Amino acid sequence: MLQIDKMSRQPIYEQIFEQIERQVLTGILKEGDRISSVRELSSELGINPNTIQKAYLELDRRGITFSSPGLGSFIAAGAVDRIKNMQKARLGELSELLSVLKTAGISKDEISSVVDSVFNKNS
Amino acid sequence: MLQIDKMSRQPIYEQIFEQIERQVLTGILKEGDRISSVRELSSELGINPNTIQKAYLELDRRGITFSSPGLGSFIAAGAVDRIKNMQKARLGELSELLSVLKTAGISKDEISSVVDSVFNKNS
Amino acid sequence: MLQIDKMSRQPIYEQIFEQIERQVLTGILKEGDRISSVRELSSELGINPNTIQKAYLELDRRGITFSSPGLGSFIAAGAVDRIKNMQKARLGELSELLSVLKTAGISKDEISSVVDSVFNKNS
Amino acid sequence: MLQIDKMSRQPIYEQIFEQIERQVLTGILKEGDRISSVRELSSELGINPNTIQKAYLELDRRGITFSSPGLGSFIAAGAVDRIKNMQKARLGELSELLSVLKTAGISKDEISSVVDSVFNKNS
DNA sequence: GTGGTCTAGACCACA
DNA sequence: GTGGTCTAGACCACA
Repeated sequence: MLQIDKMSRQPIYEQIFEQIERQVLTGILKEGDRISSVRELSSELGINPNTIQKAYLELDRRGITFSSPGLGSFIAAGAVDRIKNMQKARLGELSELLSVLKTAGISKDEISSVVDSVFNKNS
Repeated sequence: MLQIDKMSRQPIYEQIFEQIERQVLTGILKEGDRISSVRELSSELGINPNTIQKAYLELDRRGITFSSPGLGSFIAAGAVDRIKNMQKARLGELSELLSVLKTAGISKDEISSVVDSVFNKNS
Repeated sequence: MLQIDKMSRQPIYEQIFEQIERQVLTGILKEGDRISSVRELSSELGINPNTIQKAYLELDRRGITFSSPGLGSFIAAGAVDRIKNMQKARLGELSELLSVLKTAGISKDEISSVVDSVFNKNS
Repeated sequence: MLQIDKMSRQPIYEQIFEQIERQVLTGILKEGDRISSVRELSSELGINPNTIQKAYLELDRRGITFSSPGLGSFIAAGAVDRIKNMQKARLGELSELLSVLKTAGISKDEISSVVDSVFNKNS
């Protein structure tokens, strides 16, 4: 079940998109699994079907799901790897963010302690 | 002089806003300095004056500049500290980004090498 | 036995239809041969019987098969010629595709080498 | 001006999309040119703005155009090359089509005369 | 004015 | 039933 915040500045279709990606990544959804149909999710969440479809189209486009009219939408083979690869591309953001924090006067030690806390917790 | 990328997904007023902030932070603009008027910057950059105005209003709102009708806009006293404090608030983004990268299979060593490269370069 | 790709953008009924046509053309299916019943093929392929039915109706409509209620569906006399004639009609697609490739900067020599490779191989 | 066939089996947004691509390829639209706004084209063609936007989104996604809210949509730098490269990918279709025509009993000479007629005409 | 997002609801081909 | 396309029209941030 997805959590949608209609008041968020982040578009609803992006929220749906990201949460399904996260469920694939965490194993809640596995390759081959069928995800809710456009209509099902629409009535569950109280969101217009077009908005759901926009999220599903983006998932299809990225090769995370594939859709068969009449059958539904399914998690594609290799979806997990594809998501991970796209997320690795975010390594560039890290340098940029670190530069900002350095300029703001945050010490390397403070950064390191954040890195430690993220990489040493069990999850 | 500012560099505006009209093709960017980032709103133009945000680009203007951030670049002026950066110039304050790096000392190009000092407290008390006068910045270009809305009309000057508008014709220099070929950008709609309303867009410049929006960026300037946001700078005023955050206490980075103050405007005197008829005289222009000036960098406020304490602007540098105010900017640094707001940027420190971005420390929260770091944890979130690190979690994503960890999930994507990036090792703590890889992260550490990025941290080192940012904190050991002279700039 | 037919190979169905449920992920394909091509409708399943078209895949069934085309593969049976190909089997007629290559002699795997001969005039007078009985093809699997709708129910047999449906359970073999794990495909909705309505979808099989739609493919079979189209084969009947084009005079490639004929169906006798209670007996099954059979390859019609003259099926091979009928298929060949319909495929000749695709000669028009060739001009269109060649125009696109020409505009894309592909040389006549490159085209000719593809033509050679197709027409000189044994199959 | 675009020619839309509402009765066509090809989706309207694809017709719009392809015709704009063709205009870029033939030089009617040049890099940096502004194309009609969503609303303009919508009222010119009598097509719903959402349908126009879907075509424009696809153009953006392929890097053929870029859109700036408030300014409009423009032909991107390198658009022509990008279109040509995507069309070169259609070379694979050529082999497939030629195989079909060969099987249908069309001679290599007939194919060659079509190739000649396309590559020797001035356009 | 301009593109981006969203709702409400229709119709279609396909399964 | 299911996804795909389309219409009609609203509201928003941005320029």
